[in-house]
Parts: sequence; structure tokens; C-alpha cells
Amino acid sequence: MTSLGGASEERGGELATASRIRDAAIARFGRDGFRAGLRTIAADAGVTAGLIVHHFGSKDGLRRACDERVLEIMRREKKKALTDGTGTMLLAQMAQVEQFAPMVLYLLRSMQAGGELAAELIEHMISDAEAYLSAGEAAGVVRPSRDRAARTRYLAYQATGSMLLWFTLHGGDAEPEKFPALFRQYMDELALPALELFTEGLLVDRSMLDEYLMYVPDPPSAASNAADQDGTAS
Amino acid sequence: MTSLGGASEERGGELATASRIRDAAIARFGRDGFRAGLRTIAADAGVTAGLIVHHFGSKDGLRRACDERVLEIMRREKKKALTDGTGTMLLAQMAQVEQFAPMVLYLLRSMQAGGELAAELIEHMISDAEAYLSAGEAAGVVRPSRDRAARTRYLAYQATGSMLLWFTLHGGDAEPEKFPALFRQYMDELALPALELFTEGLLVDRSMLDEYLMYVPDPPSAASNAADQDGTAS
DNA sequence: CACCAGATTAAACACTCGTTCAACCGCCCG
DNA sequence: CGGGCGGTTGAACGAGTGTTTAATCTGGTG
Repeated sequence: MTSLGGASEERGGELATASRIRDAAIARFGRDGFRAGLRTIAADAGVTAGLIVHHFGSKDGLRRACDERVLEIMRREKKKALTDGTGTMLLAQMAQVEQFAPMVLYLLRSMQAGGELAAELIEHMISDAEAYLSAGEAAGVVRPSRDRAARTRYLAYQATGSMLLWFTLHGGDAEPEKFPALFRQYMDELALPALELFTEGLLVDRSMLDEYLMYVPDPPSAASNAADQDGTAS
Repeated sequence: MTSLGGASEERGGELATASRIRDAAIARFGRDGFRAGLRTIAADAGVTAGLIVHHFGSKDGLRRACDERVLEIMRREKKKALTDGTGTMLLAQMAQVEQFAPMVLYLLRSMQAGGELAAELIEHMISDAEAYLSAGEAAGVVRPSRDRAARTRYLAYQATGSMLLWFTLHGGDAEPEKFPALFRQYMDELALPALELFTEGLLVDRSMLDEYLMYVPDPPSAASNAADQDGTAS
């Protein structure tokens, strides 16, 4: 898998200008954040600022193009990768591949800023996790929850949010070479505590949970949990 | 508890100009992010942009003053609040108090941007969690971990990062009134899955953890874990 | 009262930003 | 060959930014 673009995106081994600009923008946005100027991106792509708005209409149009591009690649790569249901593994694997690393960085920046792309990605991760957890329950390796949808959202937000925070604090410089190593370090630090928590829990007795269940009789019944298995929650 | 400032910060019931500017900056930075202009902040405080740099040297000086202020308030309030060791509870309680809400918002922005304040706050939360978990282990309510330090960092990053991500996506508008309600909603959505995970874990059997422990014989020994016990707990 | 130091202001400065505009170049079509 | 036409450029514009500077106002002190 050496070629990234679709059939119409390259021409005789040389990328079309618009695609080159878009890719340069993804890399620059990932490195410097979205406050990066059009002139900087233009210089990276070897063109002028005016040409960017000629092709994309505006800076916001360029961002939209970048968002769509990243989403497209993420969807394409997701099918090839083993996922842990939260997307962390997928991002980790993609970060190892030199060509995908800028997109992972762009995605992290996008989540820092909180745009539509970030929201959509999170929803994808949540629905992935839903399927993954449901499968795990069916296979008997995952304990059923009193509120599966809530647990799914909880786990997705925890996994994604902690990763985002970790990179915000430890990888603020955002050097492209150290990035895969940082990812590996993050997952190494994570693995043991996560596995411990997932298999053994944290608390010794059930009193806190039982107290909570006494006060809040809210969680949906097991029946509604089973009925949810086909579609997505609101 | 109605007065926020120290003795030298107010004069006859009216805040000194520098403090008024600083507080306006905290509120404006929290609402609009750090790209907010000096003139906007100046207008909020009823002064001119030049006066701000006269008092604080530069925009960065203003940010440093805001950081110190927030850190000071956080430290002061921490002693009065019940904490769950991750700081989430502390922030939730402070967000309910109208006068503290802007600071919580500022803090979230600070973590989005990843400055020194954010790093310091996280370290505080981690050391708090360390003490809290150690006390829990000693009291026999928290299971000991094979690597307590790693688990502490893991839990702190999970709690803080998921909260940050949640607010980035759900509270991007950052309206000051809806903020306490958002916080309550976040914790309501969280409580059940968190308690479930903490008391029952996620996985049915130990195979994944045991496999990992076979491959990585790294975690510090129980002896080194026990030796840590005196330093941090208070 | 005279005077000075600090608070405060309005204007200007130097810069970057996204965007616009007129011109130019090279290619394809007639 | 001629003529468009999209790709591309460089310069300019206007609105922002943080910061500087000179002038004004104000309050306390000798």
C-alpha cells in the first residue's frame, strides 16, 4: 500500500496540485494547529496563498477538504486493522506508518479544537465499541453492563480523552519523527493498569456500587439492553 | 466565602483595576479561548488595551497572572472540598459556584492548549490520586496494583482527559449559565459505568492480563510499591 | 501651591491574517 | 495559427493582532 490517493488524484506519479495542497495542509495543521497561516501551507506545497483559495474557496473550505480526506482514509484503513473497539489501537497502528502519521496528528488537533470531524470520529468510535462490546458479551468474555450504551460512551471517552490529553501535554512540540515512539510509550504505560482495571476492577467490595444502585434505579432493564442490539441509541 | 481576592486585592468593596482586568481575562479566555484579543478583554474590564500591557507587561504576562490566580484559587478550594482523588469532583463542585465557574472554564481551555498550568494541575491531581489510592489500599477498600504509580497516572489521565474531551465536544459554545448543568449531566452519565468498571471490571476471565504478564515481567515488585507508601499519603 | 509618580487614554506602528484582483503563462481546441 | 480558459502568480486591501509612545489626568507629598 504505497499509494494514498484515489484514481483521480494522481497523474503519472505526480500528485495533482489540489491534492498536494491538501496534504500539505493536513501536515501543517497537524504540526502547528489550525492557526497556521495559508501562506505557510502554500510555501509547504510550493504554491501561493491565492491558489489555495482559488481551489478551495476559503481557508474553511480547505479545512473541510482536509476533514473529508482524513475521514476517508480512516474509514478505508479501519477495515484492515485490528481494533480494540475504542480506536486507540487503530490510531496507534496508523501512527507507525509514515504516510499516515500526519493524519493522526491532524486528528488529534481536530479533537483539541472540537469540530465536526472530531464529533463524527467519536461517534464512529462509539458505534465500533458498541459492536465490539456486544460481540464480547455474546462470546462470554465481557461482562454485561446494566446500561450498555452508557458504558460504551464512557469507555470511548476515557480511551480517546486520555490519549488526547497525554499528547497535549507530552507531545506538544509535535515533532513528526518522535511521534510513533510517543505512541508506543503511551500504550506501554497504559497497558498494565488498563488490563488490571479491566480484569480485576479497582474496588475490593461492592458497597459503593450497591449504594448507587439504591439511590438511582435509573439504568435501563436488561430487556431494553438486548433490544438495542441492532441499531444505534439516539 | 463571598470575597475572592486577598487582602491587598480590593479597596473599599471595589476591586483594584489590575485584579479586575485579570478576572475579566480569565472569564474571556475561558469563553473564547486564548485567541481572544486584548481589546476585547480591555472592554470587558472597562479599560483600554494599553493599560493591560502597562500592568502585565504583555499578553503573555497577563496569561501568567491568570494561571497563577487560578492555581492559587484551586489550591485554596481544594482543602475545603471532598475529592475523589482525580480532581473531577473538585472541578464539579467549583463549577456549581458562580464565582468559580469561569476559572474552571479557563482551566479546561488551558488543558486544551497544553500549557504549564495544565501540566502542573495534572501533576497535582496525580499526586492527590496517589495519596487517595494509597489510603484506599491501606484501608482495604482499594485493590493493590502491580505498579501503583502507573495505575495512578492512568486513572488521572482517564478521568481528566475524558472530561476534557466531553466538554470540548458538548460544551464548545461554553455558555457560562449552562456550564454547571453540563457538569452535572457529565457526571450523571459517568457514574454508573464508572462504578461498574471499578467494582466488577470489564472482562470475565483473567487470560488477557495473564498473557500480558507473561510477556512483560516489568512491573516493579511489591516491595518497591510498599516502600512508596510513606512519602505521599497525608 | 508646586511638583512628581503613577494610572489611564487615544493614536500610531508594525505586523499577520484571509481574501480579492488584475495580470500572466501554457495548454488544448477550433 | 488564433483564441480562449483554467492554473498560477504577485501585489494589494482591510481587518485584525500585540505593542509602543506621547499626552492627559489624578492624587499624594514636600
